[in-house]
Amino acid sequence: MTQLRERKKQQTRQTISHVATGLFIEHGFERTTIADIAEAAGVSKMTVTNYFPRKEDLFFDAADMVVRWPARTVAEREIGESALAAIRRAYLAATERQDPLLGRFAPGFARLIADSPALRSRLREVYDQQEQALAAALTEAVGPGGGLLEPRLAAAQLAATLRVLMEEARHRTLADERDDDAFFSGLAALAGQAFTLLEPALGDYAVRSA
Amino acid sequence: MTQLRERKKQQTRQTISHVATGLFIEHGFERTTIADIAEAAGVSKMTVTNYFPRKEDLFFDAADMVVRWPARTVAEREIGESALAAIRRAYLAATERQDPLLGRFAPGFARLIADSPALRSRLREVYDQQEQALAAALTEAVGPGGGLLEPRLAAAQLAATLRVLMEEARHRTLADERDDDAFFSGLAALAGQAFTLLEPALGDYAVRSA
DNA sequence: CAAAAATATTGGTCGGACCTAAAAATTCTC
DNA sequence: GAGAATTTTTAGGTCCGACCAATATTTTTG
Repeated sequence: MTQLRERKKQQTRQTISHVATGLFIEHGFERTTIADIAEAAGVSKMTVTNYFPRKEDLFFDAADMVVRWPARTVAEREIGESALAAIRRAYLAATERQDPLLGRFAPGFARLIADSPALRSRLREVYDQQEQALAAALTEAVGPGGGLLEPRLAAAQLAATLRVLMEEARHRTLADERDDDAFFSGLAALAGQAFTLLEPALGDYAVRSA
Repeated sequence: MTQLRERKKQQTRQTISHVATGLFIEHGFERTTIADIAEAAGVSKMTVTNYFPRKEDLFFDAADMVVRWPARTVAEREIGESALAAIRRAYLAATERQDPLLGRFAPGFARLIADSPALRSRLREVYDQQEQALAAALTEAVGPGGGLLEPRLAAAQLAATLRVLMEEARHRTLADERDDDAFFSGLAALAGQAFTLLEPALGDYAVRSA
């Protein structure tokens, strides 16, 4: 089985990530060293670095998902649906299933981010990659016809709205909003208003043709 | 004279910044160490760090201006003028006077940014601070009446547009667009389109009352 | 000019990122 | 299943940016 090796790798990766998260929550991000993590996980420092090239990656392990979902949503939008409508629909669906992707971290996580410049910087990078991926998807969606700047402007506005919503979600989580149902329905209401603001500019942008 | 010391400080600051810029252009950002800069400027490493806490500050010495101008523009908008209109007017005025603030760096600078992850990260931070300052100005402008999220959404959209325009300016500079007149008039045309996109959503947001 | 205040320097520590060579573990091949 | 090939992990080290404490120097003020 060529999968035994793969399973072990995932296992050690998981162990390292888990141990690191525990240490971060316990002592803070900056005050936890890679050496600490390596020792606690029972591996060498270099192994930690091999799995997680930058220290911040130990924290934002699910960043890829956040980066990709808006672009994927646009790429898979239904016939007759605009990019904005697809993203709005996907966002509201995520609130229905109470997806942590929207920024509903554990309070401990939210606090770590708020307290660490390095983590906030990494988060900005994630948002940026999300926007770039979205711009690429929109460029693909509208074809070579439209102006070159339009997809980037549209991506920037969509991503900016998503980012504000995510920051608000983190902020509310920090402010100790405990009831998940209330949290997510509140978020859905905000998102409705936010996306409606974009409607006049983007309501019929990148509508998928039959 | 309490100003002689001040002048000397500005002098050494200027010297360090100038020397650093030369070394960056010559060898690249990451390949230039703070020790190199200190030695070339004839000061100690710690002196460099005192004037420029982070290495990236040696490069983005005028970041404050970029961070503040949109917020200041909104705060000083004319009676009957919306935030969007004020920013559009200020942007077009900047193209008239061919202000480097809009992203018209020397080609060497633009290349350094493109090649350095650390500089791009710092640039993201600048954009973020620009947006936060703008959000604060808008919150101030609309008073306690409006929803809490609206100013942040408006700031995010305005800042996103400015950022795309600035990236485009950097990109065109890199692509060796030499004629300043053509460059800035092209930028003005793009900006016109970009701001017009925001018109339906923000055209009457934060209009200054008499 | 002497005392006080602000600034610069020296000489360190620390930690994250990176590298190389070698050892260990796993998979592939016969 | 043994040995070869490949991949993963380790050990030990360098480099550099960020930071700190104590000292020295310069500037300002009385």
